[in-house]
Parts: sequence; structure tokens; C-alpha cells
Amino acid sequence: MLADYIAKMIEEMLNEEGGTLELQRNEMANRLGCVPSQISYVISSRFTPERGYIIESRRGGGGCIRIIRKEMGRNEYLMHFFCAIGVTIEEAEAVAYLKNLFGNGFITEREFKIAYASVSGAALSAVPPTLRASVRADLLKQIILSLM
Amino acid sequence: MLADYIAKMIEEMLNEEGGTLELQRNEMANRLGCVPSQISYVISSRFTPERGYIIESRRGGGGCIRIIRKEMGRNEYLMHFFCAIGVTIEEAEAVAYLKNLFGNGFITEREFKIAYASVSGAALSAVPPTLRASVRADLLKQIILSLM
DNA sequence: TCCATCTTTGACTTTGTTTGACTTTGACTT
DNA sequence: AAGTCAAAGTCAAACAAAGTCAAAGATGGA
Repeated sequence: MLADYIAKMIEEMLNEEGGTLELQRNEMANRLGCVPSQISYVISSRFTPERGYIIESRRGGGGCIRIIRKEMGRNEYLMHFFCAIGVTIEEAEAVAYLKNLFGNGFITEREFKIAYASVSGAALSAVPPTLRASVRADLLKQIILSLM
Repeated sequence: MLADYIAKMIEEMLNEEGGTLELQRNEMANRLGCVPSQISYVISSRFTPERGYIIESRRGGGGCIRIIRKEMGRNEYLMHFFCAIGVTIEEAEAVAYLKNLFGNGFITEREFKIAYASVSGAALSAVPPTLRASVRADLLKQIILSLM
């Protein structure tokens, strides 16, 4: 799939460049033989602030998109997550958070699995559907607190 | 019967691929001349977490279903715990289980803390009191499954 | 036989991707 | 200052999956 391919590509470039990267949307789209807004799509769906990226851009002639991968200290990072969780949270989003924690080495794979088991799927099936998202948020917050 | 045939097929593919497999539901249904939801049915009825499988999937263009067979080593101990948990469980008892797992070296202290955060105290305050014990049981079961 | 459970099917829903038309912004020229 | 052009941004439509659910059909046991 195109989007994944582009995302992987950007990730690699970020590694080469040491965490910060400037690209030109049209030029890149051209190289890849895709439409420019495809690049926008990849960035807005994959390189989000929730996943620890900052996006800046400049339009007009010679414009570009800058992607910055945030490096944060452990507690700062956890606090950032904690604050980002609202009163409710959907399963997919919660899992994305946990994946991020795992991906950045703040929790081990086993820890990820335990937390994942708590916030996802079958664990909350007995909770009335209308409450699930808020219970999930409480769970996730407690879990993150337990890591600090 | 179709479902059994498909299940056997998936099982074989899993063997060939060394325990992890990605398939496309529509494509497979097409090959077998059945309706796509048949594949879903087989997976949800046969390749359950209880039987040691993990299912992940992605919708949308280029989507797929990933089936992972967990290799259970000396996990009869965990299975024992799992079976011992009824449909409901009080907080104190749940914590006792976790302490036991920690005490026997099945989980680390950090893992204990994460699990503890899930089944105890504030995490379930939004769940109606009458439901808490059963939600806690589900949580604990999922957590134990995640360790296997 | 009758009931419960398991299978099969298909309509409908949700989620994710790709594309292109149109808008906004900024830099450069005149 | 105005105009032009080269970017990036936005948005919605078309498309491409997988998920859900309930109705209908089979199957097997009491």
C-alpha cells in the first residue's frame, strides 16, 4: 500500500537526518508518481502529535514541510500522554498510545501486552457500551500513572 | 463442512509460515468461492485468544487480517490461574492473584504495577458498582491471557 | 420430534486509502 | 503595490477493504 510505503520512507529519512527533516511535497509526490495530497494524507494520518511528531510547513514558492520527531525524557513523555487523554478514549486510540510507549522504549513488549489486554477488546465487554470509553480512559490513566 | 475446511487450511498456512500469517479476507473468500464473512466466522469461532491465537486486522484499501499462533511453553500454570477465576472477582482476591504471579516470578514488579493499576482502585470507579466485580474478572483474565 | 447450537449467507456499517478540484499563502518580478 | 506563479492546505467523492448482525439453514442430541 502506497501510504505505508511513503510513511516508511519518511521514517528512514528521519533516521538519516537525526530526527528532523524537510521535504517538498510536490517534488516528493513527483518522484513517487503519486498525487501531492497523498503526502499530506500520510503525514496527517501517521506523523501526528500523539505519536510524537511536530509538523511545520511553509507555502508558496520554495515552500516545504518540516517533520520533527520529539525526543522527550521519560516522565515528561508519560505526563504528555497522561494529559493528552481526555475523559473518554476509543480503543484504537488507546492502543496507538500504548504502541507509541512501546515503540519509544518506555515499556517492554510484555508490559505493552498487559496494558493492551486491559484497554482493548474483551476485557470491557461487560461494561455498558456507553461507559466503555470513559472506563477505558480511567484504566489508561491509572496504567500510565503506575509507570511514573 | 466449509468452516472446518477453511480452518484446516489456515492451520496449514500457519505451519508453513512459522506461526504467523497475513491474509486478505476478500481475496481468500474469492479463491474459495465463499462469502467474505465466512472467513470472519471461521476466525472468530476457531482462532480465538483462548485457543492461543492473536488476531489483528486493518480495514480499508490494502487491508488484511493477521493471525498469530502463540507458542505456549510452560504456561499451564497461567492456565490454571485463568480457569480459577470465576465470572466475578473482588479487588482483594484479584490483587492476591497478581501478587502470587509476581511472587512466583511470572511477572516483574513493573508488570505487577501495571496490572494492579488496572484491577484496583480508581480505574473502575466509573463502572457501576454492581458490574465492577465482573469487569474486574474480565480484565484479570485478559491480562493473564496476555502473559501466555 | 424438538430444541439448542453451529454454519452459511448477504445486507449494511465502519474504517482506511487514493485522487483531483479548488483554496490559501508566500516569494519574486515588474 | 500589483500581478504572477509556485508551493502547500482542504475537502469531498470514489474506492477498497474488514466488521457486524440477524435471518435462514443444517446438525446433532435428549
